[in-house]
Amino acid sequence: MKKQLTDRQDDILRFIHHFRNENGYPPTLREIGKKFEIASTFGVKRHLDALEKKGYLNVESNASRGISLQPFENDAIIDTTNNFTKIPIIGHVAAGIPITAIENIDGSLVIDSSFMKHSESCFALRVKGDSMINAGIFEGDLVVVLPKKDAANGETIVAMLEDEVTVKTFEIKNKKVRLLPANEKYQPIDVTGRKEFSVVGKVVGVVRWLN
Amino acid sequence: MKKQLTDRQDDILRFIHHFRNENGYPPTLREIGKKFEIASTFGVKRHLDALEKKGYLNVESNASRGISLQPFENDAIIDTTNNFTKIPIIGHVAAGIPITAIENIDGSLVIDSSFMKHSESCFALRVKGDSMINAGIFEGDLVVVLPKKDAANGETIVAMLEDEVTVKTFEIKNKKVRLLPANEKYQPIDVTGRKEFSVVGKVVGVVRWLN
DNA sequence: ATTTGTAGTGAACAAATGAGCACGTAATGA
DNA sequence: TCATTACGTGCTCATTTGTTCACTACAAAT
Repeated sequence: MKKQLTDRQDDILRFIHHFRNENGYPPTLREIGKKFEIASTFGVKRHLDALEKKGYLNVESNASRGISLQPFENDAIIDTTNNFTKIPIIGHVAAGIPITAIENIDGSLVIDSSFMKHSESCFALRVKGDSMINAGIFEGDLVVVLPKKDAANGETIVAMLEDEVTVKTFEIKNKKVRLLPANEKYQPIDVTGRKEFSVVGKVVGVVRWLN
Repeated sequence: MKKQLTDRQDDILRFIHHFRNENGYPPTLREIGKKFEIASTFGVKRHLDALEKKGYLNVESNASRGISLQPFENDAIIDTTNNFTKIPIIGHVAAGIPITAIENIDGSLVIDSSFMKHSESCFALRVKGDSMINAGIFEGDLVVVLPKKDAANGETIVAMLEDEVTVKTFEIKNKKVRLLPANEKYQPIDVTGRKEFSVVGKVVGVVRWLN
């Protein structure tokens, strides 16, 4: 676990990330200073020293713009130069706790930005069980989820049901709501009006890795 | 289409990409010169001017290390800072033409480097047909392929068969080689000793995107 | 025959840049 | 109370770095 940053240090670290993503190269001490109205390069330098000490970046001595950043752990990152988006993988999901709460995050997944038409708020979940194999979703796959509170008929969704999350096909017919597995071994689940049921989001992607 | 580079310019462009990925910041003129044994910074500068003119990078005047790179179109990129790998998506595959020939490339796919234990030589193919739906590989999915010339029993592979590429399960039993579809609608294909058959590689990943 | 583009040397220069010192303020916790 | 940490100024200095000039050389295209 990395050490806690002060507000000021956090601001500066974010600025450096942003600057590098925008320009392709890191800022100088004076460019940082200008942004934060720190007149002396020495003041900036000590912020960098602190950030380096706490493990967020490395500074190459005597090299101009010699800042190399350590990767973020939890944040969504969108890189327009290389066209990727980094989304969090949610480890355990529990009712009541916001799904993207930092404690839940189990890693990150980098995917192509061209997939992410749906802004940047997606997250990923690792699938347990085999109830969706006929939809090509296997145990261990990562499903990419676009958060939504409702769903349309036939959509593949992630639902919260009695403190558990499941992936199912959403069916609404004659005002009855059912969750359909895609595996003959399982039965549809009628959730019409059940309080312990809610829609978490819609499955927009599947990523599987073998071995 | 970007303009053609000379060998020298291409070498230098690749070095800058590599340097930036390794260090997090671009090289100086003298660092480039040292690598290529160009004694004068002016010699290096004119290479950068040429690369800028041809649209491969931008140079910020009077800014040290002020090189910002245009994204590659076709090459594999590995970024250690943000932990991603960019692999080419192969459009059409034809016998005789090297599979990663530039003409074949149809885009690129960014994926998480943690998936890429298999060095960096992978590429992706878009799946046509439904012969592997029981293996969770659907039409339109992208399969990530690790190039190999042989396969083990039971592996999901990409094979070249009579000028067509297909995804199948590889079976070798009693010295007979068959390609097994994962769909009841199709029959196994016996390819024992057939000349028009070759293994392209092993499927190591599947990426599906909905909508 | 001349232009254009590529590729390089060597030197000189100004600007950009990081390092360092002495000094000051404020908040926090032991 | 004292030590520590965070945060800042103003300044100097040495180094790094990009810019520019004059000159050479070769190949391809016009």
